Amino acid sequence: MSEHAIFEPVDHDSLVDTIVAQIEDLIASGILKQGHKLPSERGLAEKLGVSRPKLREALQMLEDRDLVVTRHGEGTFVSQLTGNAMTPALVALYARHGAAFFDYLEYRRAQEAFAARLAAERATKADKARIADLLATIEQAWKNGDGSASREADFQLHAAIVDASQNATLIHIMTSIYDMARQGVFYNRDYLMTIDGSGRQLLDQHLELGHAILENAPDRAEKAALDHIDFVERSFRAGIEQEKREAMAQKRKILSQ
Amino acid sequence: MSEHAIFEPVDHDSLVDTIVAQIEDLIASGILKQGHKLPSERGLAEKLGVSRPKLREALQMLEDRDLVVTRHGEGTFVSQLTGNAMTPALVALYARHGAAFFDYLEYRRAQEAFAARLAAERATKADKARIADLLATIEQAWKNGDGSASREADFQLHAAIVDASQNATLIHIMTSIYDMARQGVFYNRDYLMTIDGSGRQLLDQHLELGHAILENAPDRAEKAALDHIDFVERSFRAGIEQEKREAMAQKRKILSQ
DNA sequence: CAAAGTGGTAAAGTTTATTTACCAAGAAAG
DNA sequence: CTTTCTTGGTAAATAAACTTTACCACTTTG
Repeated sequence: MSEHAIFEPVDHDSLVDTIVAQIEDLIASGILKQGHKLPSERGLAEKLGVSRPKLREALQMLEDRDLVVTRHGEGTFVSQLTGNAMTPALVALYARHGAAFFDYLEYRRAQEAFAARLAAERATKADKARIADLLATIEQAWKNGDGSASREADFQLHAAIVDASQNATLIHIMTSIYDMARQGVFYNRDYLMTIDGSGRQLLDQHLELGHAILENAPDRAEKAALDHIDFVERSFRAGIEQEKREAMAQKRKILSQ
Repeated sequence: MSEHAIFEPVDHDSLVDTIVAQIEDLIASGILKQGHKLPSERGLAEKLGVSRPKLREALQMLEDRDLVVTRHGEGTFVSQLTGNAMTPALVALYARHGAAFFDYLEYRRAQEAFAARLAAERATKADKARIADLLATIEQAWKNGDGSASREADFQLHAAIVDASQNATLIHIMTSIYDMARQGVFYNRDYLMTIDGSGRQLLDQHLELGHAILENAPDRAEKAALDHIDFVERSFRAGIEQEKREAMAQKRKILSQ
């Protein structure tokens, strides 16, 4: 090896490059999430220990890379990061074909089990506090018979579990899927009531999943996640059968009048 | 987590820090070996793409850390890096006590097998070219009956194999041991001739070891290294026995005159 | 012994980064 | 709806970091 090959030009980053790298790391690792508002330029420059003009250069680069968006007089925000996990065409397909929905459940089943296992292994104290709070919220909402609050806490619990997995890719993809689920893209949550009118089973499943994670039990957490998704699948199959029966009965009623 | 904890002061290295890090990496990885003369300051500054004053600052830091030494009018050299693998007192002990020598062989046996295995897995094309050259040199030296050249190529082959292991710690430690072996610190190489007068077995062992590495055969390389060290051990035991017999015969001759 | 190559030192110039000041847009408060 | 405050946006002056240039002293080579 010639000596020239041993010594390469020094790769000395400019201050701007270093700032960009640091902020990108926060985004890539999922610590800075989409929509998050960054501190003001003056505040952030102070926190980073750099000058405001240089911070602005870095933010400009990040904006050019579609990672942040700045609005005059409002602030700087982390951009919409997750492309939708599925294209609109695929979402429409799901709406048209019930069988596709079960493919989605199969995928989610694997992902949720994976996330539950990782969460049980890796959850931080902050993660656990958040999960414990959400379990309490879910239980209270159930006692209050507040379906809306219960549903929202349900989504938040799953989001908290995925966050606790500490796996950025999983977090990004599942966040997109949860956002779509929240908007009712996949299914009507009322189906859950088909075989669990009181919602007690759903509550127990969430509590078991949460406690398994709080108690660092990966195998138990994985099983709880799988049981939960299997329950959701059974509920939906029953819901779809019930709707078919009701549709047939309605048609018969029309014909007999 | 408070936002202040999310954003930490930017860790922006100075140019000097970056130069120091790059040269330290070369030393730590074994690419720059002790005693190696670096390019002139003017040449190195050009290769690194930095100014000479800044390079000098970096070299001063490296000298403060005892990694390089500069001599006015002569150049800059990588410092003596490996403390001797053994203290002078231990070396003297080896010289006094033959049994300790076999401890050394036992240690070397394990290290050489490890190195041979890694080398068979990791050798670069340059490593292989170097090893192939040395095998040819060893064979030619044997054919020429040139014991001195054969001995030197022997050391170089073992050094090349350890380099090919790409393990910096192994390289550093074994380099120190080979340097001592070269200086006859451990044993008299003539012992090798006790059961291998023509040196043919030694040659075959070196060729087998080298070819195993060139052909990416880790198990074969490891076995060849072990066989080689075992042969060396047998030779030395035989050599010691022969010396004892000759010493006794000499004493008998004196007494019978 | 002289020339060339090396390390050693320092001043002037350039580039990068910081500090300071001010303008404009939008949100919040009254 | 107006005023105030907070934010982003722009720019000039200053300081720090780095480069360029020049020269001195020591060692090696021819």
